[in-house]
Formats: sequence, structure tokens, C-alpha cells
Amino acid sequence: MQVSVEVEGFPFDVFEPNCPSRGVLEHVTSRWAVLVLWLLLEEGTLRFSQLRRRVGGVSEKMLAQTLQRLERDGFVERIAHPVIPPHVDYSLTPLGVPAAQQVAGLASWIEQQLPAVQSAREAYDRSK
Amino acid sequence: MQVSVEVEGFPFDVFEPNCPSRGVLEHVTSRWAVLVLWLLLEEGTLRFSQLRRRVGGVSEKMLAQTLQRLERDGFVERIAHPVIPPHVDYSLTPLGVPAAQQVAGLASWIEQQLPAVQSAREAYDRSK
DNA sequence: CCGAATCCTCAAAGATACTG
DNA sequence: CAGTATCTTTGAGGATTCGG
Repeated sequence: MQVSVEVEGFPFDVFEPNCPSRGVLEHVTSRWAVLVLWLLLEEGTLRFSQLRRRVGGVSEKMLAQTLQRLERDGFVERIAHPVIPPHVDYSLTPLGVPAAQQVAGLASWIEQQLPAVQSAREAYDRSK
Repeated sequence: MQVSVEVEGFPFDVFEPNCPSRGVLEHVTSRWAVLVLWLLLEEGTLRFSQLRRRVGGVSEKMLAQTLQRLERDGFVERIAHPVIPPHVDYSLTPLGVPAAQQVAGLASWIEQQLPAVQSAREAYDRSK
């Protein structure tokens, strides 16, 4: 058997370039995905326009792109009701829930630590 | 007193545009910062060139930029030994440890879920 | 109301060369 | 060794239009 192959040059190791995990990680931790996942975790289900309003500053293009990547990666479920005007609901899949929990945990922790970060920045800038 | 001000339009809410938390979040979740934090969490202390070698694909420029932002935000400590040739050590600060733990947790979880993500992608692409 | 398609821009990422 | 400085390239992201 060949265990050492997977230990040394394991192609699924994020520290290796061109590892497929990196793409997924970047999708999940991308600017807008973090906020979308957090909102869906809190609210359960949201429409496109609701997400658009609540994620401050996001453009339609970036929101659509973000949702499509998250859907393709299996973290978000998209349900389009065939009515006029269109009605599309987004929610987390079973796989998406733990992803959203970790991402939301990190984001809210950072919100709490913001004062500490700001004073660290002041100290850094002062010593320059 | 004016409590409602902070409840409704709280300027430190990540869902608001131009919230300072967003910058910090983006620094921590950026492509290279995730890998740097993870490595420092595992190894404790690493030199610039060690990080450069172990973070596959990173350029000197991006590594330096990543480390500077993490240092300025108070997550990473930089210790330059005044010797020739130069010797600079990087490690996590007390604030950086929980950040690195959360980021590393997310990254390793995604690595584990990669098969699930890949089959979700296949199902998504097939239904197009 | 949703989101696909197009065009456009500018800031970030990479490559390269140089320095204390 | 540990970075800067400079230049070039890439593509993320915004604005707009259109269609269902």
C-alpha cells in the first residue's frame, strides 16, 4: 500500500497550490458569502430581494454570483416559484448549516473584538 | 438616553456598508491569511522564508502584505532579530489565537467536506 | 421581481529586479 | 534573509440593459 503518497504530496491539502479545497474555502469566506450565510442561518429562508436589501452595499450581480456559487457547492438551496412576478427563496442545506455556523461565529467574534483591533492598529501606526 | 440609535443604525454592524468590522473580517478570511494563521497555530513560530515555502503558491509580495495587515490588526506578532543575515519570526498574539482557531476549524472542515461539495457540483452541473 | 448578459474600470495580484 | 520598488496583467466588481 502507498500511504506516504497521501502524506507528502496529498493533492487535497490546502497548503498545496491548485488544491480544490481552496476554491471552496474562498467561496465560503468571500466578502458577500459570509454575510449571506450568516443571514440565512438566522432567518432560515430569504428571498433574493430581501437578501439584497439586508446585505448592505451588495450589487445584484455580486449577490447572484455569490448565491450561484454557494448553491453549486451544495451550501444553499434555491427554490424558484413559477409565478409572476418571480419569487425565489434561498435557504441553507444540511451541508450549509455547519458552514454558516462557523462563518457566523467568526464574523460575530470579530465584531466583538473590533475595539481591540482598533487599539492594536493605533499602537502599530504610532510606532511608525 | 438614546439606545435605539445603536439598535437600528449601529455603524459597527457588519451588514451595514462601510462598517469597520468588514475590513478586519476580510483581512482574516483572505486567501493567504487563512493559511498563514493556520500554520502559525500549528507551528507556533515561523520565519518569513518558512511561511513562504509552506504556503504553496504565495508570492513574497502577497505574503509580506498579508503579514503586515495581520500584524497591524493585532493578530500576529513580528520579532526581528538584529543579525546579519536578517532573521524575523512570526507568531500569533493572544488575540490571534482564537482567530486562527476559528479560521483553521473552518478550513479543515471544508477539506473534509470536499467530496460532498464535489458531488453537489456534479449534480448541479448535470441539471443544466 | 428576479437574474442573465454586456460593457467597463480600477484595484489587487503576480512577476521581476533591486537593497539593507 | 527579508523584504521593497516597479511594472504588468488579471479579474473582481459596479453600472446598465434586457428579458421572463
